[in-house]
Amino acid sequence: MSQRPTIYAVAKRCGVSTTTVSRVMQDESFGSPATRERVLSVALELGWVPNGAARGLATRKAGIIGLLFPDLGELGVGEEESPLYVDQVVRGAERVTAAAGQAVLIAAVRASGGKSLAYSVAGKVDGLVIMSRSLSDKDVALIARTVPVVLLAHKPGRKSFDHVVVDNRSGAREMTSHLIEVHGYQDLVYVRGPEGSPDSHERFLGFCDSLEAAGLPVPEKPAADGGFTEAGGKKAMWQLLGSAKPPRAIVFGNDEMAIGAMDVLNKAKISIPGEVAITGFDDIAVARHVNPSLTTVKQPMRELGEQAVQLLFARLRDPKAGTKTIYLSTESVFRKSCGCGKANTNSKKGSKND
Amino acid sequence: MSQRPTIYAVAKRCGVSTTTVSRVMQDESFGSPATRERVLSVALELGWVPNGAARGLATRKAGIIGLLFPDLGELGVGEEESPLYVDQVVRGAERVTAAAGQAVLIAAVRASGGKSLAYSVAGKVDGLVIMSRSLSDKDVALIARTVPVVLLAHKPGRKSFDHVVVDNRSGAREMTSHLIEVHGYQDLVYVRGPEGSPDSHERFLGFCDSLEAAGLPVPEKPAADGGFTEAGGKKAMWQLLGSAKPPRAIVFGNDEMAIGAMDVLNKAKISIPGEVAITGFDDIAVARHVNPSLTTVKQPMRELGEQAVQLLFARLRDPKAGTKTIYLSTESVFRKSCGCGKANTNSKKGSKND
DNA sequence: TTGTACGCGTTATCAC
DNA sequence: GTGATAACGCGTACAA
Repeated sequence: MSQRPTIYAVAKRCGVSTTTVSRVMQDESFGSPATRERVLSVALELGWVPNGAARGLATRKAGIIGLLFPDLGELGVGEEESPLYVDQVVRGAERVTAAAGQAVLIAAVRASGGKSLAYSVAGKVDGLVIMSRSLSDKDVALIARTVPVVLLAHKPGRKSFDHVVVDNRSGAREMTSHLIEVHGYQDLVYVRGPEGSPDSHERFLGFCDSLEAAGLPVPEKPAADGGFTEAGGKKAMWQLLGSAKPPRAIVFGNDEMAIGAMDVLNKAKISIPGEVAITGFDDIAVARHVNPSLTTVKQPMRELGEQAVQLLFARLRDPKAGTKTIYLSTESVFRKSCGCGKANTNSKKGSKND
Repeated sequence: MSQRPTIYAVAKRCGVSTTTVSRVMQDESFGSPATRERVLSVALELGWVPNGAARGLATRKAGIIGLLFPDLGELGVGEEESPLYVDQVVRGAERVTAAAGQAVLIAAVRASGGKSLAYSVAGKVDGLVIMSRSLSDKDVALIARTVPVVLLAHKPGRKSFDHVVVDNRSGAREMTSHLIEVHGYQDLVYVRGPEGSPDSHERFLGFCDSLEAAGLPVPEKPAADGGFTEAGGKKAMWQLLGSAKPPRAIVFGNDEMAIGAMDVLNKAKISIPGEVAITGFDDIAVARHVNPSLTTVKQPMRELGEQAVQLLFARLRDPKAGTKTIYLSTESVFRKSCGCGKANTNSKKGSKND
């Protein structure tokens, strides 16, 4: 660490007190223009920047928001694709935080040593946004005693936390209803993600909602397990094709699985959506480019990050306020894999066609 | 800010001094097991986490690395796709930093107020990784007086900085040579990105290198300007199609433009690569999924972030060492748009086929 | 409008 | 192995 100049050096060189320097750096309009000018130019000359640690210690505010996310790369998920949504959340969070003049500290929580890192981060920030699957419920509760915490995409089980969640159930419900009402499919199945995924479960419930509303038989459980991966989607597809009567439409719990399945169908020369209609969930970047383009449910990832930070700011402003849960709705994106063409065959509010 | 417990509270409750508490938190093996146990459990009980600011002030180390990147979202580039490489760099940086027990602070530098934010960040970190196009050269020089800086993907003009750069020129050269030598194309053009983009220029130079080496006529400037966007790529393609003799192969400065062009060709029923071969640059996620799959040059974005942080750590360890420049090489990815099929028609070292 | 002096919570330097 | 105490650099009452 090189000898960075301090506020004392600047004050001395300016012939003013540290107080003056300090204030000039904070208030846009403080002191006589002459003093201001002088302080600012000396600071620049010396290359002085207020020390964040000292400032943080004095004000008891770090000016930093922390964002904890799971290190999905380690789970063996597809190299680049899957963890992508995390990036969008990060972007959203950064955006709002920067607008408030703060900075974002990010940390992937890994299986190894992730816990200690989380605590280290907790000591450096004013508040924490914790994404689903980063930390165990227990650790979340522990950390929440130390710094204000907002949970992201967690299942809003505990009312003791601020939450931002995506309404997975409604999203799946809307998509399933589209398949039933617009395209007239009667024989639909749902392919789920990994065991214990709350997201996958919620989507299944939405799927069932629609079947029930349409008077169709409601299954007790998903037709297959694709583990949220492309490979898993292929496997699930093979399994479905091998069954007595393959379904007319398949609602996949996410896009990766849907894309894997489409690959299988394309290779088997089974027409999509002619013989089997396919829908995904997430609207990852490639969904638009696969053939046929994938009808899916778009999650507002960026907004998720934005709202989480805003919720966190609100909490910092008023630590004693009651906890809030913000629900963000999804947006159905109708492309070709469900049977929609270029024309917009649906006019539901909040849906989109491209 | 709720009343967080301090080290005093913990020390008192344990019946030891703050020194002991402090040491237990740092050394994995300090003091008698009994004391350790006691301190740790009391810390947990009280929900105490060492205050980062105070710690930073005392040690003169923040334990935080800063990463500055341009806010491309504001440039009006395609919604989600383009800034994607930033995310990869962030991931790489986070990875290495976390491995060293540090955290990463990220900040998008926006046109408005970006500068002051950059200085604020500088005060909070031990060192800074600054991505190309985030800050003006002048601001970089200024900030570099305050904290150690590593430049990422900047043109390594100034020898006074540590750099990590991608060897764009070699990448373009290798790709162009592939088109000439393996596929035998004689009539090639290059489509550039926005005015003044050093990346685009380097790639053009590599393109020219190959032409010259093959004894083909070397153009003075790129055949068209696609501005690095999909729309720009379409426009450039129309322009090329309108010319007297459309080229046999087109080397695009990036993938977006290539994809835009492919769209035009597909709609015009012009066969790729039968009539026109296409290559891109970057290997964005969708490159693999377009039809035909796009042959392109992959940039090691993640590694870029990793190396930058490692370089920064080295600099922090030894502030007086000479500056270093790390060159990372690209990797050609041969898919179908250049004429390669499933079989690997090329055996160059460091290339890849999928 | 400007300056003095104390406190923020931790680590490091001594002494025991 | 453990404890007292002085920094660390800044913000901010309070005083002038």
